[in-house]
Amino acid sequence: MGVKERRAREKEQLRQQILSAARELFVNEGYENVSMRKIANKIEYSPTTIYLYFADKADLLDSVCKETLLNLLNTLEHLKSDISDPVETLGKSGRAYIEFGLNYPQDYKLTFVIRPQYQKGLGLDEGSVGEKVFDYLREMVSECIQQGIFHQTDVETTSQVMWSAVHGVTLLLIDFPDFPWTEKDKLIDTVIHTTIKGLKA
Amino acid sequence: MGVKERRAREKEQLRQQILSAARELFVNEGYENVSMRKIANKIEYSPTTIYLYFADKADLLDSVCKETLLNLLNTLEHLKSDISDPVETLGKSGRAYIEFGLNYPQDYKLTFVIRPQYQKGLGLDEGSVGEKVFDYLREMVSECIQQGIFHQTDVETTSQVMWSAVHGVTLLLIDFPDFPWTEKDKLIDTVIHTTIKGLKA
DNA sequence: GTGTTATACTTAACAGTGTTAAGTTAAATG
DNA sequence: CATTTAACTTAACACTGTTAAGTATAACAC
Repeated sequence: MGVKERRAREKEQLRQQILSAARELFVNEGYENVSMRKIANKIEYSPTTIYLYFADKADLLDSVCKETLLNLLNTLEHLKSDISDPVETLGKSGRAYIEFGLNYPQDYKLTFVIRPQYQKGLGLDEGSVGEKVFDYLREMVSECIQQGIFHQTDVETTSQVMWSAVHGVTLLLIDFPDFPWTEKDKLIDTVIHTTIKGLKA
Repeated sequence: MGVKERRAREKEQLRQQILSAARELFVNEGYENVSMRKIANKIEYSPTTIYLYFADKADLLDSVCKETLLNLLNTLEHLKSDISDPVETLGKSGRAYIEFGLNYPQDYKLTFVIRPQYQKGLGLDEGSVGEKVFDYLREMVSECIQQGIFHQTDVETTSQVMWSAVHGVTLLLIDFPDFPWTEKDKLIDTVIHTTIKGLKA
């Protein structure tokens, strides 16, 4: 009875093929400039085949973004090691978040800007990968509060402030590359340190 | 010789008509979901007429965004009155900026997110309205630094940090309306106060 | 091994898109 | 009144996302 399993494996393989073709095109040419036909051409299948694996173009985007969030989460999890200095860890996490966005600017925009436009149901639902990323942030912040380093006792608000700061600078740097920014690393560091300092007791 | 002037006036009138029809549709239905034909229908002209007034759809978006930036600038200029307490003014300006974004979320996104995607030449060029908005921010910050309230002496970096914070929270609130945000006003205030506190000497 | 069913995929089509080239109408000029 | 010029429209091109119907092939039951 290995037939069904082999078939399922083959199906999954093609699904992944579609997904990675889509990601590559989305990233290189922009979501709006990628047609289902282009994706189909790339994988050498007819356009309609894609619809056997994904509901529509937005669903394809959705799946690509889910992967991106998993990558982001993975990147962040690697930093969680030392709880001794939670502020340092929070700062490093913030930097890692921003750098993730700058290393994969198109993926970041797809996930945090383009997708919300097409998927009103956001994708930060309970149990989602997006929620896990924010949970990670909550944990970091919670540690800082528990150790009495932060003056605010509200984990939620504090986390959201932190997210605002890193999200803001990431998007600005991506969207306005020609703006006369301060030296990039300096700006990033200042954003993080300013926010953390502002949160301290 | 008033003929030419009347003609010019009529042309300008139609240009404005197209522009406001475009804005209304962009805002209500989203840039991607608005076709040139829809705009044309609304103003009861043929689709190609639009091309006599605007180079293409992106140019139309560009013009709409310029108006938005003018509105934003105007909103901010009204707060510049009292220089006695520059930190207070900066805080109020930050709040006004965020509230502008939340009051006209679609306009804000068009200007600061959608447009950069289509117009690689950004629109914060020298002499542009966008630059004037940032100049306003620079002035506020500069005042705070000159009075020795802020510890950083770098106006640029400090302004950019401020911009990151307000831009970040604005976009997050717009893009993820279903996220379990802290009470909105509290979040906004905390973002502003945290950033300002972090910048203080 | 043959007939049947289910699976995977494709072809053709619909209604729509941004944009251009060519054509038309009406107004202003000489 | 004739001619030029400006404003606008019609028709078309090559493309879009998506659906319905059709086709081949592989797996199954007997």
